Amino acid sequence: MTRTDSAVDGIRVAVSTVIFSLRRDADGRLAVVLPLVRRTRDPHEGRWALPGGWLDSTEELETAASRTLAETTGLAPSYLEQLYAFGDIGRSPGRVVSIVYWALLREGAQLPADAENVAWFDASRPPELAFDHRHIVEYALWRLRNKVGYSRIAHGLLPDLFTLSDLREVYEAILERELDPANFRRQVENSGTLIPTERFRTGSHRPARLYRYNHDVELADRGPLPTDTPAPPVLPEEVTI
Amino acid sequence: MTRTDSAVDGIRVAVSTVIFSLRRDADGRLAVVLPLVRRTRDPHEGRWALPGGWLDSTEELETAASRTLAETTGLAPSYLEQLYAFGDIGRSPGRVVSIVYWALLREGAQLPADAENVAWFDASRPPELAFDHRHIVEYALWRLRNKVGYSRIAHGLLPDLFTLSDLREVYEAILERELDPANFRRQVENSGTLIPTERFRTGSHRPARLYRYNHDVELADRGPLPTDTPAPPVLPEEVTI
DNA sequence: ACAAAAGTGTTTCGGATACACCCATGA
DNA sequence: TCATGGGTGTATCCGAAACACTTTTGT
Repeated sequence: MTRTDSAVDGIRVAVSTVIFSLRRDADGRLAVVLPLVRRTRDPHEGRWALPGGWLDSTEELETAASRTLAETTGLAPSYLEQLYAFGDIGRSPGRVVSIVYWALLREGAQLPADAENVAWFDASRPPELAFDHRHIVEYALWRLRNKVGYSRIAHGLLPDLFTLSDLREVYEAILERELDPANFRRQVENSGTLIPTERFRTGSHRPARLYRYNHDVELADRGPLPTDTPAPPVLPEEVTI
Repeated sequence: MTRTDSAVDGIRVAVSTVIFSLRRDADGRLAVVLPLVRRTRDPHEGRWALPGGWLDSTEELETAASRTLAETTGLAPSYLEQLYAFGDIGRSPGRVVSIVYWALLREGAQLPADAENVAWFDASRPPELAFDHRHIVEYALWRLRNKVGYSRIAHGLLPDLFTLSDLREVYEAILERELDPANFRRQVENSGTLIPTERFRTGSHRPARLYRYNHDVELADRGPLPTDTPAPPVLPEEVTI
């Protein structure tokens, strides 16, 4: 409480993001995947790591997370939420506090053609990672699995129009277990989060009705969102989806 | 991604803690209270604020939270968990990222006799606070209320031995609504988190059995806990209660 | 016609709730 | 003995789960 400036101690603030999306594997099964970047310098040169960078003092935390995400994937997330602040001594040379975010990308997001040193990995079985990033990925995945149970977050992984089977597949991929189609249908229909359209997806067996996400319903609590002014309490802003 | 050190930008890292405890008011009702400190310097001189201070580069985040807590209340928390990292531009002069923790103190905790500029306040109706601390307190209270619904966190507010009525009162104080004593009893008895003792609390009407918390059961998930070594994944440590 | 996914109906089960009722003590 | 909180029993409700069944398409 006696110091007035921690900068003299050389504490550095970084921002990283765990980005989840979905990919269909050779067997046709959906799986949760995340993009990782290969480090091109020490420490941990050559290892895969979460996309991230240093926080700019003129940049909001969430903006920094979006920026690093855009720099590596070229895409905008459909959902972005702060995960945790990791600041253990020894997690990195020097003292680095990483404000980590987690994000969702809609299914089928592509890396830019010129993306180098970036690749998708199975979120459940990542390769050996730099720093404490494996720990971070595990926690982010836990949060995703947890949150899918009490929020509509799964919609953040789907395109605008989707069938109930699409949505169920997302849940199954995240939870890694099968769900009863009949009961799943009733649950989401009763939740009021879906708007049925008059369009159908054809091509195999009986056509399935296409649904659209009801934006009147919050996708999920994203935590305490930024205040515009320091003093007064502020209600949550709208989710950018 | 081009800079290598944010310290040159003067980003400062602070740690603050929202500490909850219980106090019985004049009507004999339990209420959630939190200690605040009066600021003795600018900015916001004279206003009440959360206890906190600058992070030392040789100090773990959680240690810093415990330290500031001890410095103001002289007591050790029964529960401590990271809440959120607040880093909005404009929340404070200069750029300050505050890693905020929240903590529980056992009922009846006393401030040291020499504590100055520290006082307890009703958590639901705090006074005008410095910085964005009102926003932070509201979020911490939301988290407490939320977590009490799916964890055994309420025990962190009680002493070693307590009656079921004591525990129910804690829930009622946090949730601000009355609970059915009969159903409450069954729920906690079936949860396996309580160990009945052969001691009873006497003094009014029928004596009530005293219970003890079963430490084999996790009090609550505290998030991704510190890793001892940077590389390998580490399972959650034991909660210090 | 048949396979397979889309979609509906129905039964069962378990936990949460409401509330009636008995028990043990202090005053 | 009576008021009061401690503690038990039980009926009811509601949503989740299990699963039989009908519908609609492609092949």
